[in-house]
Amino acid sequence: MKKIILVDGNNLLFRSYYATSYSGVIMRNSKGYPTNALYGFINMINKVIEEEKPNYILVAFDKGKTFRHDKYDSYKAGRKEMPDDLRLQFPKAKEVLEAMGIKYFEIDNYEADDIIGTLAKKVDLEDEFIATIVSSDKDLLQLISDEVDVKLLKTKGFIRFNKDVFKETYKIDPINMIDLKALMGDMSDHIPGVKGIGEKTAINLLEKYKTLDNLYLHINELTPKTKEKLIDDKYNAYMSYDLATIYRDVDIPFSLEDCKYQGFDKDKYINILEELEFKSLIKKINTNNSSSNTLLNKEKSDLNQTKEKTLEEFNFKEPYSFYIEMDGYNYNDSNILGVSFANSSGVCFLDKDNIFSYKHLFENEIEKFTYDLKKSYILLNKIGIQLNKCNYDTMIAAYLLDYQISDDITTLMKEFNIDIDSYENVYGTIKRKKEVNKDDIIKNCNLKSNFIYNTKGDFLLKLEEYGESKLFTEIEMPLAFVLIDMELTGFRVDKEYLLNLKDELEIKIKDMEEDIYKEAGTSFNIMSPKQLGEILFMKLELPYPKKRKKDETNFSTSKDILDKISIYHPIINKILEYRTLTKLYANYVVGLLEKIKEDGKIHTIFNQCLTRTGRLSSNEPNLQNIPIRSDYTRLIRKAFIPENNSIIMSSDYSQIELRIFAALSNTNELIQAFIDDKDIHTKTAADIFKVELKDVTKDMRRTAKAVNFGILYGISSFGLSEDLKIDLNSAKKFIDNYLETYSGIKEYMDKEKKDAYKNGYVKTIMNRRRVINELKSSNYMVRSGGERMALNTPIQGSAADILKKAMVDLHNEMKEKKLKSKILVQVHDELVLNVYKDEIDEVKNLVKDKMENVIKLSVPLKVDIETGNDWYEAK
DNA sequence: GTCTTCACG
DNA sequence: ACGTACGTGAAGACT
Repeated sequence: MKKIILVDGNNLLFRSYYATSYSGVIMRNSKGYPTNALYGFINMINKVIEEEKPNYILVAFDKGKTFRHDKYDSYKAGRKEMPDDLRLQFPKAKEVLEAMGIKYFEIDNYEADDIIGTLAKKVDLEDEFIATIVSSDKDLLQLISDEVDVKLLKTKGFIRFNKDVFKETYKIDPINMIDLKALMGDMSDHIPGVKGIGEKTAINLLEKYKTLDNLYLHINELTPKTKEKLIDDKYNAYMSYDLATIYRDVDIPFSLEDCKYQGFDKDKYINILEELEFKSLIKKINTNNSSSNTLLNKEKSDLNQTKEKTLEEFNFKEPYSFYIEMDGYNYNDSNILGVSFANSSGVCFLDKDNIFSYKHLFENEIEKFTYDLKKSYILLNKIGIQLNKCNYDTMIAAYLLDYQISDDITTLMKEFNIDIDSYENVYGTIKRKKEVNKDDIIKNCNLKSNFIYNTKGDFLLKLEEYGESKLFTEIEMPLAFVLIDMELTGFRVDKEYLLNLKDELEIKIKDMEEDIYKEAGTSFNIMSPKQLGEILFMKLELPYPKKRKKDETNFSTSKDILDKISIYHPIINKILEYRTLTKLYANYVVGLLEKIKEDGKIHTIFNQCLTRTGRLSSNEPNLQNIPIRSDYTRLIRKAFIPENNSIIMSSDYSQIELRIFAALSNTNELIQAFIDDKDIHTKTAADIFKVELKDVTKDMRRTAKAVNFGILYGISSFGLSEDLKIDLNSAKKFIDNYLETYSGIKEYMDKEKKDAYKNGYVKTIMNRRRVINELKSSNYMVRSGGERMALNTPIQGSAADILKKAMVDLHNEMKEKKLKSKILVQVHDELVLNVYKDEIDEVKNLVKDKMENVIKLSVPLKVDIETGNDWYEAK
């Protein structure tokens, strides 16, 4: 059996054109020739060849005005002229196909569909061939037969429709797709259909009456309303039928056999790709689908082999890298397995049993580099070794360069094609540890230290090239030491308080449970969304306040759903309260108790190299999400207490992201409001509602606040309407009003987006870079997400830069002044400190000064400082 | 291992 | 027609 692939070329080009021309930005080569449609087109053709491995393939195109134009004026009127930028890409697409060895065909007055229909008919009529049609147009589904199936392209992937799949989906035969379209229409194809009849009704009717003709024959059997619609729109129905019908007898001057796939003419193909400047596609051919990072100064072989030396042979007089292998995943409860050193003299390995006697190798004055400095420092600190003169961390460098990284250095090494097993593959998982022989540990570890040593120069060069050197050496590297200090210090916790709270909660939860069972009339697992959904919406028959999506098997029981139905049944509020209590119990009482170390403190781990925006994150436990928003749950903060003779001090930036936004967008009204120290949400409310400041109501302020936040996130009217629980139109009005009031903002946002598309990345005020590959996606949702990232990252990231620098400055100053007080926690715009009572005033002034004056912007930075006898009070 | 929910900025 | 705000981490249920 021979298989032929029939591709709808017009459809492919249209799709990729409209998928990638969002925001009016179109990808072009340096000569200005538009290339966006071609990029998707070529990718798609390659994918089809890869997936289908065809022996025969043909790409069909439209040519000229089709016979459909002549027949119906309204069709003509509906079809818009193709944009120039798209039309220009067609000739090149044909050139590409030639280079790919793929036959294509077009003929005057016919659409690609008709050519495909004709060839599909040929396939049906003879016995040698089967066919697969490739398109995203459902219209082609009418061609499905025993020998012909359709690969229907979707935004993500595709669905293969054969006879059975079609029948299951539409309940009708493929040929009646035409009748279906006649009734329901297809706006994207300017087919009107019958007004008031959609897919559901159309399918119901056709299930019974099969065809349009037959339906009209039995029109008197229908409900009066449907009958009326069908009669009113009879002309349109038949015109639609005609328009939707693919013509299957085009005069085609070649046979199926002539469509043999010839294969690539590589030189010709590469020439065209070069002209179009599709570098990634060229690379794909050259590297046979595996892309990898390249180093400027080092040969790949340097990274894949090591010169093993004894400790005596190794030259410890010149700078060296070291890598510490540990026996677990969290350095707070892991131990060192061994250390490897590397420099130009070779590599050597130091066993865990001998580390302490070689402590000078860490404490000497020679320059040292490593991967994950903080981890290394703390692991060594635990066994009484003080790491000294280590000022380069590969993990941080790679993080700033936006490489794919993780706690495990092998993630990064693999990007450089180094043949190494991941930590998990060598040592096993937390649950299932593997026995490892010592030689493997040594070999593995040596590769790692060797990698650190050999990539340092290139990474530093890259940082320089990207303008991130200062960020690296003056902020992130010093910050690592600040974080070390914070983690080692730890936050003192009142264990008794938590234990009491635990008992109290256990009783409350139990009571609440019984209450809920009584209301439900049965006992069940309240924590299970599945069971809860069934109880609420099936058993108790409460209204479900949301449309259910087709593929949703469960009801959502999220907070906002439950909030909406709380009026219908007393059980809802009890469930909400139950959730609050169990969350508090599991996450913040039991969870925290488990993390208290022998010193009575909690030592979180700050991840410095995780977020895409430059923020820190905190884990085991997460001290950045301790409750504060509700009166009851925030009581958990009373468990966080100062050292003896100390108080807790909390210092947070007021509206830092909005201030940064005002500065970056250069919006005078906002800047002035901050200079005048006005309440920014009230000011915004006055501006968008066009009232005096004094006349701003609470509700207006709330709305303005939501809009302000929306702006920071890359606003959408949907998001705002959800947040404010208002309809889409009002949300849209608020946004329009906002953008009209602050006139520069729209331009600022457009420019940010445009630059992001152009560069492929965005930057913060301290030159932190974030590559946004989502902008290249052909999926609308993914791409819009990318645009929001492009808008939000400079703001969130700049705020992160600012607080990070303030932390470094503050830490240095406190050290210099030999203060005993310590920074304990950072929560994105806030620092929490343990301050000794005799240092309160000094630290307060210092913190305020360092935080407010860390950088000069066109808006002032403002911090609010609170103190108290625990974290609860310090707010 | 993935999903859902909910805690924070 | 899509199906939505930005950035995180932890727990429990479910597969």
